[in-house]
Amino acid sequence: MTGAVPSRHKDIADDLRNQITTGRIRPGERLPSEADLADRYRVSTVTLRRALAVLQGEGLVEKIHGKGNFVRRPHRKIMYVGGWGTLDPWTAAEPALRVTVRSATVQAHGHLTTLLKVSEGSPLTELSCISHAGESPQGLARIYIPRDLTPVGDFDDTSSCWEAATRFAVLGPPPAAVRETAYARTPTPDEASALRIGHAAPVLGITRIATDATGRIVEAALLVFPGDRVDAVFATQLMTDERQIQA
Amino acid sequence: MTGAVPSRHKDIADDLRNQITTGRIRPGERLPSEADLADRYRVSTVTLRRALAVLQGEGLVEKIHGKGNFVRRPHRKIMYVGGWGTLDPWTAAEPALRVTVRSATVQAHGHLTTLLKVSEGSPLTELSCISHAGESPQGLARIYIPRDLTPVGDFDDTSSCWEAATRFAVLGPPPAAVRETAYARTPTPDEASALRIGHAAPVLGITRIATDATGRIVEAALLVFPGDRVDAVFATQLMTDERQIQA
DNA sequence: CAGTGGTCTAGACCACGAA
DNA sequence: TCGTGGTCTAGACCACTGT
Repeated sequence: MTGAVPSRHKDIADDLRNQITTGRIRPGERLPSEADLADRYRVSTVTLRRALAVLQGEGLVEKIHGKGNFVRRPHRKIMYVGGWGTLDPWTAAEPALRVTVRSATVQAHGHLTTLLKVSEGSPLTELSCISHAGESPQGLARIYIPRDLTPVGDFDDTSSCWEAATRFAVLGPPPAAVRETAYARTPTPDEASALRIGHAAPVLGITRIATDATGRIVEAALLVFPGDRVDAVFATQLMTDERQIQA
Repeated sequence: MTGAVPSRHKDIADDLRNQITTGRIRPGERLPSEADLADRYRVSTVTLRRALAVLQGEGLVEKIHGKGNFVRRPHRKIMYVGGWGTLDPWTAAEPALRVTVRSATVQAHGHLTTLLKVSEGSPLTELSCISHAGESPQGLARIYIPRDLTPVGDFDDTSSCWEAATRFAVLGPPPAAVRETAYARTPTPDEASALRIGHAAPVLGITRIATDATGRIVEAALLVFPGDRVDAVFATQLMTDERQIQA
C-alpha cells in the first residue's frame, strides 16, 4: 500500500515485544533502564521511549516513574455482563479481587442532573470504587444513588452493598430496566494514574442507568475499565414479534 | 494530589483546544504549520507535536502528511443500538450516509471457526462494509454468514441486504438471540487509515453473534467504530424473577 | 521545486523512589 | 544521594503534497 516509513522505534518495539511474548523477559520483571536500552539499540532516549510507549499502549509494559519499566502480568480478560450489571460470577468470585469503596454525599450538579433526571442540588450518595485484581487496578466506578433510596448502613467490608460493589453490580432498589451505553476513549489523567495505564491507552466506559417500575431512576453508574483487560458482553433474546417493531 | 508536573505541551494543547472549541479556529480550517506554531509558543517542534498529538487523540485535529493539521468537523455522536443490531434509525436515515459493500466467498479459518462454530474450511460469505457520513468514515464492518444461509442476489444498491448493511443490521435469517461483546482498543494500521484516525485514537469494537432458534449461528459480525464518534447503547428489561437467577 | 508533517539525535534539566 | 523515568531543546534529515 504505502511505502515503508522508516521508524526505528517500531522495530525496537517489535523486538521487545518478541522478547516479552516469547518469555525471554518474564512477567513482573523489570526491563533494563531506558538509558541502557537506548545504548543497546544505538538510539536516543526519545526514540527508545517512543518504542516503550507503543508497548505501553498495548498493555505489555507498565511504566513506574522512578522505578523502571515492568512487563505486565498477562491478565485473563474480565467480562462485564450487561443487563445484569455485574462482572461475570467467575471473575467476581476471584479471591484476589479487592475493592476499595469511598462513600460521600454530594449535591447533583451539571451532568449528574441530566443523567439522574433530578433537579440541581438534589442530595445524592456517591460511591467511588476502585477494584484491584492482585496488584493491578482493574476498574473504576462512580455510582450515584438518590439520597432517599440509599440503603442504610455503612459500606464496610461486611455489608451487602460492599459485596455488590465488588461486582460493580447495581446498588439500591432492584431495577426494572437497565440502559447501558458503552464507549471507547482515552483516560483522563486521573484515570490513567489510578488504573496505571498510559495516557493513550484506550479505556472502555459504560454509563449505566437503572430505573424502577415507575420509571424513576434509582441509580446512575459511571464505569471505566482498562481496554486491554475488560470486555463487556450483552445478550439479547429476541421474540420474533419484537423484530416487527423496527420500521 | 500529585505535584504539578511541568508540561508545556499540555498547556499548548489546552490553548489550542480553547481556540477550537470557542470557534476561533473553525472546523475544516487548517492550523498554522507546526514550525509556525512552535515559533509562536516558543517551543521546539517535538514539544509542539506532542501537543497536537493530544488533540488528535481527542479527535479534534486531523493530521495530513504534507498538507497540514486540520480542525475536524464535529460530528454528532452516532448510536449503535445493541440487540437490534443496528445504528439508530435516525442515524441510519441520514441521507448523507454512504456505504460501500464488498462481498466475497471465503473459507472459515482460525478465529472464524471459533466464532461461527463451524469446521475449518466451511464456505462463508464475507461482507466488508465501510460507512461514510459525508467525508468522514464512520464505521467498518466485516460480516460473516454461512454460505448456505446467504440470501440470494447481489449486494447492489437496491437490494434489501444493502439496506440492512447500511444500518450495520443483522443479515441472514432473523435471529432468535444476539450476543454482543464490546471492547476498546487501538486500531490496527489498516483500520487507522480506513477510518482516518490516529494510531493511538481508541476504537469501539463490537463482536456480534446471532443465533437462530435451534442455536445455530447465522451471522458473525466484527464492527469497528471511531471511539469519538460512536457510542453503543444496550437496553434491558428485567423481569423481577430474572434477578433470582443470578447466584 | 517549496512547504508541510514524520522521525531522529545528543544532551540538558526536572521529578520520583529507594536507600 | 543515586538511579530511575519525564520533559524539553535546537537542529538535522526524510517523506508526502502540491505547483
